[in-house]
Parts: sequence; C-alpha cells; structure tokens
Amino acid sequence: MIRRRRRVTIADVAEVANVSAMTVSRVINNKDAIKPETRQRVMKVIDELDYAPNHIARSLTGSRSYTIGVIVVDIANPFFAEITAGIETVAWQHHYNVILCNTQEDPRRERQVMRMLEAKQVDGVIVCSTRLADDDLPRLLEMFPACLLFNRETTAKDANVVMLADAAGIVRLVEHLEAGGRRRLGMIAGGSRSHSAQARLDGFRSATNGDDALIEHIETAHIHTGFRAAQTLLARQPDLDGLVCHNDLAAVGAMQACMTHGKSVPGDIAVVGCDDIPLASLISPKLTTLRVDRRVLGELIARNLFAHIDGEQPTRRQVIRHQLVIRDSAP
Amino acid sequence: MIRRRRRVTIADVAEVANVSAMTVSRVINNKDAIKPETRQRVMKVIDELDYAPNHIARSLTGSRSYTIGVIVVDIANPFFAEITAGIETVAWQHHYNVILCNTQEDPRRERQVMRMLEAKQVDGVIVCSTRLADDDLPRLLEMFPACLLFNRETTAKDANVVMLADAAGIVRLVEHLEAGGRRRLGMIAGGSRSHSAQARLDGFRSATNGDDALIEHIETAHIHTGFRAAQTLLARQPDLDGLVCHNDLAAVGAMQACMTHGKSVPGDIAVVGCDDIPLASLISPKLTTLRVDRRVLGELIARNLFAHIDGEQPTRRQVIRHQLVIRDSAP
DNA sequence: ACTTCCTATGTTAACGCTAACATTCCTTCT
DNA sequence: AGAAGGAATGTTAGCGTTAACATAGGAAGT
Repeated sequence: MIRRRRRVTIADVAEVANVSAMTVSRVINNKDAIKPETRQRVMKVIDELDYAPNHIARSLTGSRSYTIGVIVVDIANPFFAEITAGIETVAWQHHYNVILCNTQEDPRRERQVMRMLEAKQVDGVIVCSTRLADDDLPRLLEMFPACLLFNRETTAKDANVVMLADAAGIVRLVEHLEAGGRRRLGMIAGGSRSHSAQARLDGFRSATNGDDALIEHIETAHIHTGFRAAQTLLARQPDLDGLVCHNDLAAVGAMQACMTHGKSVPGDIAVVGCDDIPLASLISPKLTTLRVDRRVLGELIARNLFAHIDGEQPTRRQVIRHQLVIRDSAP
Repeated sequence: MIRRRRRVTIADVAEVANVSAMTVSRVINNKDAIKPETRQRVMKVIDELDYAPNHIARSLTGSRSYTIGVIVVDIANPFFAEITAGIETVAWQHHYNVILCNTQEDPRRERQVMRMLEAKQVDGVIVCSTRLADDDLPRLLEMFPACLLFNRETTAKDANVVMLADAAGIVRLVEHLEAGGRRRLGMIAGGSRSHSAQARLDGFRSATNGDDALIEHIETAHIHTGFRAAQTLLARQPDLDGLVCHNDLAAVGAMQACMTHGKSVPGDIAVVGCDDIPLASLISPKLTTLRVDRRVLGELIARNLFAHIDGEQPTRRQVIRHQLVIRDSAP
C-alpha cells in the first residue's frame, strides 16, 4: 500500500562523487581526516542530489535512535500538555524527536506502550504519573538506556526522578491560612490512585492535626464534585473558616458551595486551590493557589533525561517546589 | 554513552528452537504455511526468551515504520492537545506510534521537522494549521507516503484535507443573533496569519453587509485584547446590539468591556464567542459559542490518514461543521 | 634509499529483519 | 512406480549505514 519514493542513498552520492561510501559517511559525520578538496566535492554532490541520511538505518547500526518516548496519562490535560511542550523543546535542541504515548490511565496500555517504545529502540523514556504497580515498574523501566519518572518514586536502577513538592506546597498553604488567622481548616482531598492526591493529603495532615472528620474525599476533582464535597463537609463542620482543596476546579466548586451555605469568601471562610489553572484568576473572588511553571518543568525534566543519555552525571532526584499565588479567596 | 542491553534476536530464537530464522519470522508474522507443531515450539521459545521484534530493523526492510508524525503549532494549546489525543487513540488502534512535533509557529522549524520525519521514515504526517507558504508546502508534503492537512488547503498531490467550517459557523451565529432581533452587529476579528481567523472574518462579512467600520482586529486573541478591542469598537459604534468575537477569550474580555460601558449582556448587547473553551460555561453570563468535539475531530483526522496509508480510497476533502451552543450571553 | 609513520581513502562485515528464490519431503494421481 | 504438485522449511541477499580493519601514498628521518 505504502509507496515510498526512492531515497537518495550514500551509495548514490559516493558513485557520483567518485569516492567510497565510507568517505561520504565520514564527510556527513565530520569524522576522521578528509582532504578539504574531497569534502567539498562530496558536499556539492550531497547538495545536488538532495541527499539526507536515513535515520532508520543509522539507528540500526549506531547506538542511538535520536528518539525518546514520553508517556503521559492524558495529553488533553493542560498540565501534561504544557509539560510535553517543554520536553519537546529541549528534545529538539538535542536533535531528538518525541514519540508521544497517551495511556488514558490504563496500566495495561502503559505496559504495552513501553514494550513498543523499547522495540522502537528509543534512547530514553519520560514517564509522567504512571499508574503501574511498584512490582511491575522496575523491570519495564530497566529496558531503556535512560529513563525519568515524573511524580513517582521507584526502586528501578538508573531511574531518575523529578517530584513536585506537593506536600510541602500544601503545608505552605496551610501556614498562609493560619497566618491569616484561620483556625479551623478542612480539606477536600483528591482521588486515591494519584500520587499527588496522596501527597497533598499527607501535607495537609502533617500541617494540621489531621482530624479525619475535617477531610472530605472526591474521586475525580471537578467543579461539581468539589461543590458536593464542600456541601457535605460544611454540613458536618459548620464552623470551618478555611478550606484547602485538592485542585483549583474543586476549589471553584467549593467556593460556590460556601456561598450557597451563606458563607462569604474570604470573609467567613478562606478557600485555596492548587495548580493555578487559567480559571483561577478569572473567577471572582480570584483564587489563591499553588503554581508551577509547567513548561519550565517539562524543560527541566527533559534536561535531566538528556544528561543521563549523554552520560553526564544526572541528578538522581530533583524536587520542584510550588510557588504560592496569593489572591482574593485567601488574602 | 548509551548502553543498550543486548536484545534477543530472531537468530537466538531460531537457534534454540532449532529452525531457520525465516521460520521464526514466518511464525511471528503469521505468514505462509507452518506446521502447527513447529509453530508451537517456536512460540514457546519466543516466550521463554522474551523475544520481541526489533522495529527499527523491520522498518529498514519492510515498507512500514508504524510511525506517523503529527505537527502542531502549539501542543500546549488545549485545542491541539485534544486533537492530538484523538489522533493518538486511533494511531494506537492501528498499532502505530505518534512522533509529536511542536513548531511554535515557526515555518523554518516546520520545514526542518518535516525533513527529520521523512528521514525517520514515517508512514504519514498530519499537519495542523501549518504556517508554511503555499509554494513550499507541496514539495515538503510529497516526501511522505501519506499526508493530511488540517485547516489548510494545498495543491500538493495526494494530500487529504480536513477543514473546520469556520465561515459557515460564524454565519450561523450571525443568523442566530438576527433571529434574536439584533440588528447592528460588530465583530472582533483575529490575527491575520491564522487561517481560521480569516475564515471567521469572511463568514462575518458575507453574513452581514461587511461594513469595515463594524470590525475591530486583534493580533492575538486574549481576554485583555478582546476587552480593549471592544472598548474601541463601542466608542466608535455606541449603538451596537450584537458582537461576534473571534474566540471565547476575546468574547469574555468583550463582555467585560460592554459592562464597563454601561451595556448589559445580553439585555443591551448580545455577545458570542467561538470554540467553547471550559471558561465559556463558567463565567456569568454563560457564553453562547460554537463547539467542535476536538477529540472526535482528532480521531476523524487520524482515520482519514490511515485510510490513505492502508490504500483505501480516502476522502480527499472533509469539512467539519461547528455545533451552535446557545447560552445566556445571546439566548 | 629504506624504514617509519602519518594522512587519506578503501574494503568488509555487521546491525536484525524479510523478500525472493531454492530445496526437501510428502501426498496424490495416472 | 514415476510424475506432479503442494506443504514446510531453508538459503541468499539486501535494506542503508557505520565500526573496524586494511591499504595506498607521501613526508620525514636516518
């Protein structure tokens, strides 16, 4: 079915330039000594024939495929889309391409994707928020010459890790609320499967006294789930004066619930979110939240991976702290 | 630098199973006749050695690389991120991977990216909203066995095209406004470089009488640029009772400008946007706008490309219509 | 002049796989 | 029994590139 147009090969160039294939290869790769005159002649032919090296063949002989894999749970999620943008930028700077794999939170698919990437001989993988079990992960990651895990710890050898300091971020939010005089804080916590939800919850527990009656869980964090959770929580704990939410969407819902409950934000109760999505600064009152520059985060992640690929001593474990964004909902 | 662990090859399997490499290849590919007994034996060895075919080598001999390229101007833009998610889903169904390339609106980079993808022997490319000039595009696209252009026409041979019916969508918005009794409509039009901005403007001009005094241009469509443009327009045309905006962000800004101007939405003036971003249904008044299911659009785009790759007669030109989403800002 | 030692280039084989052709060994038919 | 034909498997070569080794030719030293 696929009809590929015949490509110009090194052999073609060699014939026209009247040298051996190896000489052409050397010219292309700037390797060994080549007489300037020969180099020029070869270059001219390359130009005339519009020759470009076949990367597939190169990958077969050489040690590199100049391709990395990026595995995300959902590329349609702006969080991962922006990280991916950052990764792609750095990859391109290193003359690399990115094979993007969306797992849709399915660990089985994640496993298949990894095997496929290995079969395609990628030089490294970046795995964002994997849903794979601890006992599966190391074996899979160790297939790759280099790998980097975002927001997940692992025992795999040679795996670098970049973590968001979710717990620390929530601690800062709590401290900010307490500095503002808030004394009775509740939390709307996220789904149990996700690493960050667990970390944020841990942060809240360690910063407060961790009374479980002050915590309400939601499986997926959206405006309406945040709304309902806040309603439940406020019914149970009417005297709350601060509310920490797993993310901004939940916080938006929670604010609406507070107002429905006759509590003004931030007058009667302060509400904070996490992530600083665009909506956070567009609603009223504007939301106090945590921010990370996700594009820069992606660049940092990619740089860490390429350090590994290039054999430099990469940072085994890097922790990225959130920035506290103070707005009207918790001034 | 890169140390790849030695892979199990067909030769290894062949040796252990005591057959020729070709027989193993046949078993893997379900080709030709194989004695059931032999097949079983080979399968067992494949399983024991955990053999997986090397896709790079396959690509070199075979006609397919089982990889497509997706070129977008900005993957961090949710519009393209969701389309990409749809594309990836379908690609995976076809046992394909996606090389994602972000061009950041730079035509030079786009050209380089295409050459790279060709060198990596992708079986097809999807190009979203290219910024390349008409005289460059065909030559580049014709390098690929299959290609699909989103939101851009071209004279390239064998290029399929999927277009959004932007103009028709705006016409429908205008008709909706007029059906609601609005008589004097203005427009905030988008940047000149983008195809869709041009199409939306054309739609507006053809549906109204196209008085240029009623149109205000912004280079990049954001809330604040929409706000400013609406202010300028309202100062010039105080009696407007309907405002069509290039996209939702601009519309949000425009609504704010209307209110600043003492005009209520939708009482005094109706405002409509385009794209149906999440914010559209979250602000007050909720925004009337045009919607396209972007994930489904991505799936459709990918299916079109794979039809081409698989040699079926693909649809040369497909036009996708928006759906009118009527909300409070223009009921 | 002869060895030595670079510099510039060539030759061969291999990467892992499969297309294309070749061979072997049955079965079936006359 | 011998021919014919199909099923099962093997052999060879090639995809485009580069690593590794081989060779030619010239400059320099003795």
